Amino acid sequence: MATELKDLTKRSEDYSKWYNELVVKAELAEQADVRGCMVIRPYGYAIWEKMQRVLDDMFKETGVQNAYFPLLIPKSFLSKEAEHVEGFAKECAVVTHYRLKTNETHDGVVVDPAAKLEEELIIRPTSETIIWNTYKNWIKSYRDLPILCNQWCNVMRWEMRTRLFLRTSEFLWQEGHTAHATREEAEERAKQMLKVYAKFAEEYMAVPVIQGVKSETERFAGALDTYTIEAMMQDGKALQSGTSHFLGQNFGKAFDVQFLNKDNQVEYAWATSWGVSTRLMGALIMTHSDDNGLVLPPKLAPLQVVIVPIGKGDQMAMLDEKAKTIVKNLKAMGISVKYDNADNKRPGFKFADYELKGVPVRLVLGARDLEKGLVEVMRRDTLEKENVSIEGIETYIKNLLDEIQQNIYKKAVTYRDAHIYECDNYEEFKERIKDGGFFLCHWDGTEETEARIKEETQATIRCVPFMFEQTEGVDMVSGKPAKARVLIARAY
RNA sequence: CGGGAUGUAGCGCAGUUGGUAGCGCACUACGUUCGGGACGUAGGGGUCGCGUGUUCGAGUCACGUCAUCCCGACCA
Repeated sequence: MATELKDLTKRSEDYSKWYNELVVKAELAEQADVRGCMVIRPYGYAIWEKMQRVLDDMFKETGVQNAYFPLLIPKSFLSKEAEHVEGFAKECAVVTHYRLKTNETHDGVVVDPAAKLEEELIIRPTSETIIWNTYKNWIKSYRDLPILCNQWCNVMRWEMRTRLFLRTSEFLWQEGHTAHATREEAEERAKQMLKVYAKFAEEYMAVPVIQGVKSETERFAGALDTYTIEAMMQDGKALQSGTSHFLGQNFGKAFDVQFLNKDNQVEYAWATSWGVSTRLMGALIMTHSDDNGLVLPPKLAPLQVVIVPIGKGDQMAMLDEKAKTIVKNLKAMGISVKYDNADNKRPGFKFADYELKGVPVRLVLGARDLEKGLVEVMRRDTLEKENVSIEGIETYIKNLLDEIQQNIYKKAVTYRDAHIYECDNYEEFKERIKDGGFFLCHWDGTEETEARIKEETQATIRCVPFMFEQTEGVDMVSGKPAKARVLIARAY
């Protein structure tokens, strides 16, 4: 498939459009014919699978096990936790019937009114309710705790407005749900999982994140505390990339999950939940991509190295032979590599296409260079080309992949840090927020101030960040005393 | 759910005062090419979103309807 790169270059003018085109052209995903839903194409799914594998291992290292709970949730479950239902009621898809029948004119189907469900079923928007309804049966004693379950699944939230990967009606995610005997243990777990997410984002996705805790209004429905990682996209907007919630005893009480503690006292179980979704794909794309297309971190790239031969008829056999050796050696080192000797596409086309897809390293195996024992190596992050001796090329590539991984992370950190500002003047803030960026501002802690900022600037309090030293000051909006600076930004 | 726009080939679009459907890319075949998105020749592909109406005649006009996209509000 040929693609016009020129279409991708005007991202400062219309970042959303650029993002959308990139996702489609790089063959990651596309809009489904179903409202608000997305088709993830094989290349995009391969990246998601890599993410899953890494995250899954990281979870397991902390003692978490995978399980699976039903897609459909009885309506009554959702109403058991007051705040929770408040938060999700507006965006639930509801199953009301279980059968269709052919219509009177026999050219279509209609819902069979006789098949109406006694109690409607909700397609899960998140699984706290059905999982805690199950935990009720599992938990009798402190000896049954903790329970540390995770599930990889799809969820559905009937969003008004959707965007590929960032917000689709159906999305893939993992949701962890833990039950604990003590408040301390649950709080510790919520923070621990946030750290896992932050580590994954930074070490694997090469996306720097700011960890923090959400304000009350931005909290997950039913949580006592919501911890978040916030990443900055190249247009200066924030993307909430993962959340971990301390749920207190809210769900324990709502679903009557009681146990006998060590002191033989009846107590409600303490809960956490935490999740990351295919939205991470959006973070990956919007953090690193450039005008030539995707830039993937080597640790998550489905294809790390591509080899393109250039030669005429009789030279090809020799190039094929040489490539075979390199491919074999790279694979032995655990590096994924493709030798693309398809003769129905010209080299120039292949170069552009693999750049669009973000393959970290490209080798050009040319008959001309090969005589000198050289091969051209191009790194996707800087687009720099270098002629390297074919002897020991495998080690060179391995080191280069590591360097690319580090370089794109550093680049993202530099970009982000250059766009974080301290600001103490609201008028100034209102002007500067238009250009994006993260603002560290004193906040008096009131909902009124928060609402006013949102109303007047479309920016929200992303979190109270952990990584910056907190100083007391004066709220820039209300002039009232403030305990700390919070992170404010426009967000996806 | 409010405001705006758009539905014509897989994608992007043109289609004049109503007169029988067109361009670019992609696709298929053959040939020449192949060191940064090749070119030539020949092809295939459309009930113009759907419905009703006006008319001798509707992609074009009217009314209705459905869908999608963008901007808000809501959200991972």
